[in-house]
Amino acid sequence: MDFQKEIIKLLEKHVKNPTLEIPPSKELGDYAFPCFPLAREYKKNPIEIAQDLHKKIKPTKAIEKITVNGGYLNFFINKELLAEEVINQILKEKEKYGNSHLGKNKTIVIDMSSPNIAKPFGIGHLRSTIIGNSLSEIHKKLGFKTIKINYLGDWGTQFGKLIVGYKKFGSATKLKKNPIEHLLEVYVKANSEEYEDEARAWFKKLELGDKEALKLWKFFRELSIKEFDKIYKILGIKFDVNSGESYYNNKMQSTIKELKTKNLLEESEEALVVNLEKYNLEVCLIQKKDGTTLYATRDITAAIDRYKKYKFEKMLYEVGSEQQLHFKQFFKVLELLGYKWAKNCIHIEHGLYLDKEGKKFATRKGKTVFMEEILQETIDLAKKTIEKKNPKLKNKDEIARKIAIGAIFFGDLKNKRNNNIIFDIERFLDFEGDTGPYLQYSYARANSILEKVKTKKTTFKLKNLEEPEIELIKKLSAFPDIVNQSYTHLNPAIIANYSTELAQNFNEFYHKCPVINSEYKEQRISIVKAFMYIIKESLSLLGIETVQEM
RNA sequence: GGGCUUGUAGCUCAGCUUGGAUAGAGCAGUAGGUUCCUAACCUAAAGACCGAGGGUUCAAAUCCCUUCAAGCCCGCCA
Repeated sequence: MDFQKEIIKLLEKHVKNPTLEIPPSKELGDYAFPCFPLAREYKKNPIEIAQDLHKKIKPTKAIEKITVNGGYLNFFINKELLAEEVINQILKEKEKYGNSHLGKNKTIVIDMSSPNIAKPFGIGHLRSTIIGNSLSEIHKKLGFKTIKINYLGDWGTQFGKLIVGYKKFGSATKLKKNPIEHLLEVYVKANSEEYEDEARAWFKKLELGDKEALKLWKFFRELSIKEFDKIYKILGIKFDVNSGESYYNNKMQSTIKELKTKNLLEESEEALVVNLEKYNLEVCLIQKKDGTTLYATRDITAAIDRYKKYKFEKMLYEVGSEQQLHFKQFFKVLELLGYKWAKNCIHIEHGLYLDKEGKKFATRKGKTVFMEEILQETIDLAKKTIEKKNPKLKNKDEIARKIAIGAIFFGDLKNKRNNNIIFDIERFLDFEGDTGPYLQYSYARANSILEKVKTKKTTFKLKNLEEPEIELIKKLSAFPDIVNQSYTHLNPAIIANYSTELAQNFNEFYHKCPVINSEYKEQRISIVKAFMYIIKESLSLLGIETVQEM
């Protein structure tokens, strides 16, 4: 039973294309039809129109009551009917509630995380990882096949700098002990004008396959990947493809050739560029004057290769908004090359994490925050909180990890993507209110009820519902629509905000509607169960794990 | 100078796509709640001229124009 459709059907007999709204407060009704737009057409005031409609439209089994309030026609639905249908459907479909076949046989490629080799795993890459992962989960729920690609920044002039730095200032023992920190240290030292020419020369050697350069590069790359894997393990994130810019090194000449054949390339200040000035996109640099390539070249090559491989419906690049121009440029170049699928490449931008002064973090200056330290600090605090609140809990370490990760993921995903976020460790460490742990706690509470009472019933009649129960059930019924919205807008925050509201509804229910010692025990258990499926599924769409106890 | 993003309560944010009734949360602060399923919780009151100014409309936080402020980007980095 779709109540909204039912109301629209009733209205359609009298009005063309009616659209419904949700009234601002539940006392006013469950759905409302504003009559103001009809006023001009009918040359009547909206209140009269509403009164006329009210006389013509009679309540049904599903629509219990219809009232007029100013220019609005307000509809009250049959709550028990809604409750019964929603609860029984959720209990039948379980975590599959809200699934669809929208994406059947369609592939979505997600370019995400993509940290730079030999640099610390930055906070910006954390955002990319979290958002990209959630977008993948949302698409999967709607039936898409998703391919998460971790596209490492493992090629480019920076490796020339790194090699110079390591040869001049490096130490094998320091490297072994603390690889990323040491690589960062030598990189910072070499990152000055003094060594620029030398660095470029080394990168050129690398592109040409010089043995020494390749050996060092490989070594740095492996060390970095090992460090990154530690972080991904804590985050609980896996990729479908581990790739990197270096993978396209031997394919780039063919891209350049293709650009030449299609007459897109021109020489400018000894470099090769695609001029995009008539699209207001400046120029896109393809080859430097020393003959080496740039990241636009590599991204174009990678996109073409990925389309060949995956025939994707869409390719999402989860990368910070500071790279917007770059993406606009190389999408345009793909379009100019004649690739129709270029319009299906989407830059999912996110804002920056800024430092406390509201400035961009810069690795150059060396004031880097190390991701592992942040994660560990959050986990430690979660554990301390557990010791205080629930000292007898088993598996404290694993639960502390899940809580800490939940706090970090949720803290990121509840924000609109393009906002900048001031990086403040205190904010990550807050486990109260609108946070991941609040949601996990709600789940654990629900679970604890179920552990104390069992029921064999699988379908339920729901009677004499109280206000908090109705509100909770209405919220549960909104879940499929929420998933669709977050898909349409490519925005996990919609699910994050929904999760908070859902948990708030549950906690109110929890306080006002006792389950175990109640004559409505059976039906309330069914509500608790349904809540658990949906909150767990919501969190899982955000990449957050639930815990049975905390 | 050009392009993009942001500006809503003391603080952090949602709502803007698709205009609609009293602008929603969380934190902090105030007043309450635990012989009862986990108080990482709940309840109540308080807190907002939605950056400013104009316009469109029966109706604007939401659409359009102007303006101010902050952030990011603008050729050989990624």
